[in-house]
Formats: sequence, C-alpha cells, structure tokens
Amino acid sequence: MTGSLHIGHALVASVEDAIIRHARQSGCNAVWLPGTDHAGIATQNVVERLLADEGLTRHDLGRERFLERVWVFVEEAGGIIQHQHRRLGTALDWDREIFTFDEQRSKAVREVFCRWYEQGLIYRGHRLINWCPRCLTALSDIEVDHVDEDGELAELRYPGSDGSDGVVVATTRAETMLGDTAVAVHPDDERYRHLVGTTVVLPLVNRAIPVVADDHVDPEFGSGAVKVTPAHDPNDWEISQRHDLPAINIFTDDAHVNEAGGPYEGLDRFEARRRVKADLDAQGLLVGVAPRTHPVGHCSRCKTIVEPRLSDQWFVHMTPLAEPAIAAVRDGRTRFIPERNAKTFVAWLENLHDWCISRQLWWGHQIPAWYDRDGTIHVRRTDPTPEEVAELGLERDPDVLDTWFSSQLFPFVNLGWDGDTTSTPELDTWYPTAVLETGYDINTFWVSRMLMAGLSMMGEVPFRVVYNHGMVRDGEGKKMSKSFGNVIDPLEFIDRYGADALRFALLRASTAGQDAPLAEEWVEGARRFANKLWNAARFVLLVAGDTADTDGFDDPLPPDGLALEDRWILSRLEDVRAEVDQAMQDWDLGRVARALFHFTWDEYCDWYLELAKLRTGADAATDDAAAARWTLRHVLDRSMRLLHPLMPFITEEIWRTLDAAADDTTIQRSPWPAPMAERRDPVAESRFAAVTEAVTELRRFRSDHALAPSRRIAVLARAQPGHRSVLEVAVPGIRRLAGVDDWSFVDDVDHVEGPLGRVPVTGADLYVPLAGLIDLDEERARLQRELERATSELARARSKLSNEGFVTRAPADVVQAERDKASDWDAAVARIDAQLATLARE
RNA sequence: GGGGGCGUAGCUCAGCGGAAGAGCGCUCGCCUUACAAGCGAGAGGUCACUGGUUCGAUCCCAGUCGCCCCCA
Repeated sequence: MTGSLHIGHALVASVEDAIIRHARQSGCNAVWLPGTDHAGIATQNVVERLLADEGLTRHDLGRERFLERVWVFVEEAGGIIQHQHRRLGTALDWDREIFTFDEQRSKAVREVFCRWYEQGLIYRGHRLINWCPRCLTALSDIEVDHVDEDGELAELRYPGSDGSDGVVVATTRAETMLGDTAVAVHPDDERYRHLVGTTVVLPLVNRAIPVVADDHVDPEFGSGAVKVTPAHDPNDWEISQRHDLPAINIFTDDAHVNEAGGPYEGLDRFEARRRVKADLDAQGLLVGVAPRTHPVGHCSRCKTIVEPRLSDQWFVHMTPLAEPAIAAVRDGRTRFIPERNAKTFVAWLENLHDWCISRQLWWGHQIPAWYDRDGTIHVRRTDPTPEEVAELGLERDPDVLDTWFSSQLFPFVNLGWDGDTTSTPELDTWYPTAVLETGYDINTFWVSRMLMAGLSMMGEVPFRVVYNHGMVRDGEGKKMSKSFGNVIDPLEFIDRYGADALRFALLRASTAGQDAPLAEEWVEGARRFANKLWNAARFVLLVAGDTADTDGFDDPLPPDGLALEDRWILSRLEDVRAEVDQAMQDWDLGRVARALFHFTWDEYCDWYLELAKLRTGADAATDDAAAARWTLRHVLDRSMRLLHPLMPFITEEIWRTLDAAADDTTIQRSPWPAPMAERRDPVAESRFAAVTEAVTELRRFRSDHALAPSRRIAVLARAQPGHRSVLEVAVPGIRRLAGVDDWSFVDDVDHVEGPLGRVPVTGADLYVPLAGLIDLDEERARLQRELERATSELARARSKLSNEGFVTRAPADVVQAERDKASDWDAAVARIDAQLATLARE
C-alpha cells in the first residue's frame, strides 16, 4: 500500500510469472491471484505524518474524518505497485484482484473472527504484550526485531527491611526498578536461602518487596538474585503469575514515567534510566556497572525500541490451530521447497505463543465486539441496532485487527469465500491451490497463518507446495540496503536493460532457498542474451522468412533429407526440453535458465546457425536448403516457447514475427513443447561431436600458432576405417568453420614433402602442411608439453587399473571407461612421438 | 542458548561418489556478410582444514576453523 516495487518484488514476480506462464502453456487452468492488504500500521503512519505536516493529529480529526483521509491516500497511492508489476510483464489475473478491505473480504474477516470467538479460539486477556511507544499500539511477537545493542549491566543493592545488607540484583534497565514487586532467587541457592520469605526495601520508592524462590532463576547470572518487574518484562510476568505478585505499570503509553514513578514522573525512559542510576549511586546503592551487549526488541515498522506493556488485548489461542498445520506439513499435504524449510517451520509452530491480534489503530478491521454496561462482551456478525445500543449501553471496542489477520484468509477469500458463500466454482476449481511462492522470511508471518486459517475454515490446506526463493543480494553477496548504497532499483533497470533482462538475470541466479546475488553486470549479460536471441531471429527471418517453402510453421513433421546437423540440433532440442521439464518439476528455475542459455547461444547460434549459412545461400541445393530452413524455424520456435516463462516480451515478439498465423493469438497460448522421443538421435549427436571436435582442434591449432583467419590452411585427413564417411559429409562445414581452403583424404602421409602439423581427433589424424606457416621450434616445444601431459595421464590410468580392488569391485562400465582412457592416452603418446618425428625430418 | 545455511577459478555461484563447471572479469587473435551488446582461442582451482568410510571422496560421516541467517 505504501511501498513501491523493489528488487525483492521483482524476484517474486519473476519466479511466480515463470511458474504461471509455464503452467498455462502446459494446458493447465491456472490462475494467479493478485491481492493487496491494507498495511495497517504502515499506512496509518504515513497518513499521520502527512497530517503532522499540517500541524494536525488524527485525534484532531476524529476517527471518521481520519479514515476518510486514509482512503484518499489509498486511492492515490494504492495502485502504484500494481502498475509497476505490469512493467515486469506479470501475467496476473488482474480482474480477480482483491483488497483486504473490500466489502466481501471485510465480511470474511468478521466471520472468521466470530467463528473463532465462538469456538473459544479468540479471547480477550490482560497480558504483557509488545508495545510500540511511537506507533502507540500493541504488536505481535513476530513484529518485533531483536537486535544486539551495547548497554550497561548495573548492579543495584536492595537493603533488607531489617537493616541487613539485603541483596544485589543486576539489570540493563535500571529504571524498571521503580516497578519492582519482588526479588527472586533460585530455591537451591544456598547464598540466599535465608532471605526467602523476608522482604527488602526498594530504594528510591521505599517499598518493601518480598524475596521469593523460583526455579526459573539462573543462579549463574549476575549475583544470582533477580529483580522482578512484572509489568515490564515477560519473564518477570511469568514469575509474578506463579507467586501471585502485583504488577505495577510505571510508564505512560509513550514510554514516559507515570505517577507510579514518584519523583521520576514525566521523564523519558532513557533519561529515567540515567537518573535512577545516578541517584542510586549517590546513595551508595549502585554496586557496579559493566558494559554489556544485550538483545533489544525494536518495532519492525518504525524501529523504535518496544516496551513490554501490560494491557487488555485480543488474542488467538494458537495451539489448536497450530496442531493441524504441523500435521499437514509432517504428512506432506503441504510440502516445502527446499524441504529443509519445513523443519524450521514446524519447530516454529510448535513453540508459538498466543497471537495478539488487536491494534490500537483506526485503519483496519474494527473488532466486532461491544461492551455493555456490565462489561459483558458481545461479539456480533452484524452491528447492533440503535435500540440495542441504547438498551444495553453498548460501546464498541475501538481497536482494529492485525493486518495479517485478514491477509491470512487470502487463499480462500480470493476465490469467493465470505462465510455465507462457502462454495463457488472458483473454490471448487482451485482450492487447495497448487503453490504458494514467497521468500523464506515470510514463512512465519504469512504462510503459517494462511495454513492455519485454511485448515480451520476450509478443512484443507490452502496450498500443496510452498516454494521459497531467497533474498536478492548485491553482486558481492551482501544484503542490499540503503545505507550501503547498493540497492538496485528494478524500475531503473527495466528502463535501461529491459524487463526480460532483469527477469532472466534474477532467475538465472536463483536456487530454491538460497539467496540470489544480482549485480548490474549480470543484468547487462542478460540483455546481451536477449540481444543475441533477437539477432538470431533476424538471421532466421532473413534466410527462412517466407513460409512458402515449408509446410507451415507448426508442422512437427520435418521434411525429408535432414542433414547431420539438423538431426543433431533436433536431438539436442529434445534433450534440453527434457532437462527443462525436469527442472520445472523440481522448481529449479535457475537450472531452466542456464540450460536454455547454453542451448540457444552455444549450440543453436554458435554451431547450428553458422552451419546453416552454408546451406541457405544462393547456390544451395533446394532440398537441403528446405531442410535447413525448416529446422532453423522449428528450433527457434520451440526455444521461444521454452524460454517464454522467463522472458515473456522478446519471446512473444520473435514468435509472432516468425509465425504469420500468430497474429490473432499469443505465445502464452502456444502449447508447451511435448516430448518427442523419436527426435533423440544419439548417433547424430556422437557423429556431430566428431565434427565439432575437428573444428575445435583445428581452431586451437590455428590459435596456438597465431594464424589469423585470413591465413587459410590445407588439411590432409587420414581417417581410420569407418570414420571417413562420418567426416566426409561434414567437410564443407568444417572447412568453413575452421578456415580450411583445401581438404583431401589421404591413406598415409609418408610421401608428403615437408613438415606437417598433426591434429589428432577421434577416428582421424588431420595433417596441416606447415611450410611457411609457423615457427618449427615453438611447435616442437608445444608437442613436448603435450607429450608430458599424455604420459602422466597414461600413468594415472594404468595405476588405477593395476589396483586389484578397483578392477574387481568397481562397476564394469567404470572399469571399461578407465581402460578406454588408458588406451586413448597410450595412442596419444604414440601419435605425439610420431608427430615429433615428422617435424624432425623437415 | 536452540535451529539452519554457506566455505569450489580474481568475483558471484552451479555441480555433489568415478578424468573439476558457468556467468562476469582477465590474456591473446579477429570488423568471418544475424549480432564488436559480437566471433575464435587461452590462462586461472592440493573443490576451507584434519581425520574416517570406500577400490576410489570436491561430493558421504565426524571434528576444527571462518562467515551468514532465523529463533530465544
């Protein structure tokens, strides 16, 4: 409500959009539900600040007029983040968007409150809660952030009522002594046993307080005696309940000392701390002061130090709700990705305290409870009539509900549930939902409550899977924060690099549950990828733009006469399709991104397109050119469909350009590529590997000898039996890609004049006449280095094979692989020797 | 104090029992007619340390050290 799109939202949106687009392409009736919560504390804070600029407080306006102001703000600011999400390309079901404060959702909130109240799950209690003295409201436990801070541990002496020395207690919050109502020691602590049951005098306020024995006191901490301030410390509150001690509240709601603090009344809590210590010191009762780091709770909204405070609040009794949720996670009705998060989640659910749901705010769902003259509580689904109000003297509880109380209902109120309506086509179709995607930091806040509320109201889990992404960090793995100045603004990056680039960079770096680093360079790299795709598409359009010579773009049947590289790239497409499917199933979008990046760039562009250039030129054979064009288009089309969930914009654009029939549809509705096992062609893959090997080895040879592309070379190929035909079909391609002018097959090179460079590849030796081409001494040195490596690898393999245990106990295929390696290296040694001999003869 | 994660190439991270991978960065050579936002080649790693299991460990187990989260 008050926020704008930050990089964390961008990751959420990228992941969820990828999932939903994939699901839709796969033919699922998928829905992606947008919703906004009313962000109670945050929104009220913002509007109160606006009012403060006008010199007003909400109390000047009164509740009704204040809420009118909030609504004005909401109307203005509320839509910003939705609009920003559209820039990322999110295919949300916008017409199903809901707001926690709209009529139906408000009705549902009230219904759930009433049901839980009737079931005894909601109660009003006088308890110690977390209070924000700035927001002036209660907070739940998880809205408090604990941060270690440097402070002072002060040791205070409380003299005995009988004039004895009394006890020394230690505290980091000396000012709370004004509210002490006891001193506690451990029952087994010999040092204090004689004091239990006596009283000591509380200095400054001169109140006699008892010394009690309690098991929970840690005798090792400080002096072993602790002061007990029931109204301002959770542990002390527990002690007070066990020993029936009074609780004295010493603070006003904005954390100033109240009348209970006597002379300190009116002081801010930190000033009071200084003064109390100084005054005790003056009386010789400040025994010692030592620096100490201790955890301090802060309001997660405004960072003010929270104050434990005793007050009347509404609570949800958690155990009965948590138990079914724990069971659902344990028996797998809801699964976590990564799985380990389930453990943390369950452990957290098992140790829940009751949830404080009332907030002393105006912006929120007002609690539907009225108090009559006798103080009896009336919880109502509908407001009481004016007659009832008059008759019973009803007054409504002014507090509102925690925002999470309403957002926990999302999974079913989005689908139409409001208590009266409990069955809709949407609920029947989509509840339980398939997946809830969120950062792991939200599991306790939101996921847990949705799970509990869903089980309680619907009797079934709200989602089958909780997919947790990590936090976005900067390129150095550091947390992004404004104070570090390393924050990436997604909107700025979309402007500069495009939404697809931002999405791809985020997804490529993401692994379930692990944090995702993001630096500008990664986004830049992703843009280069998008650019690569665009240029590849331009080329495909250039050589295969008109569809006249194909049977239509979508025809899965390739024409006759596919070349080796056609069969290879089609086979590889099928491989990568399978890998992407598996990765999608594993919720591993990083793997999807990497697999497609590699396939489209390193295989399709760098190899297939380069080879296709030869076959689609003016002098190309018609049938062969048709096969190449069909394959170019087919693979590009399938690649676009596979990439679409990650990069919606460019894939849509390319896909539409390619397919004339696409004018009236969208790639979002194009079928997800189905398995085509018959396209798997291991023979083509292995034969093509021979081609790439030959090209790569020749290129390396050139590079090693600093031969510019303009220096053409000749190759004499001596193929082993059966391998000549493999290379033969690929000769034109090899020549083009490796810069070879003359290529001939030979039976041997014994009679060839002059020194020859030898480029060994699988199944053949390629000889390059070196005269006038290179420095022969350098070549000898290079060969020596190679010989050393081959010799050492051979030794390694042989020693492994001479290990009796390895040969007899390792799997047969592993042993065989090792034997093959040994014989390969053995052959390599022989070849290099021969090559050195060839060089020697000049 | 309890729970969890992470230490792999200069940086950020994949891999997780059988010859160490990617992106970026770096070096060298290229304007090869889709792309210099590009193409080709290359350097760079006792996979934190110490033990154990195994024929074999970056991968499994135990411990140590170092970073980081969450909860109390």
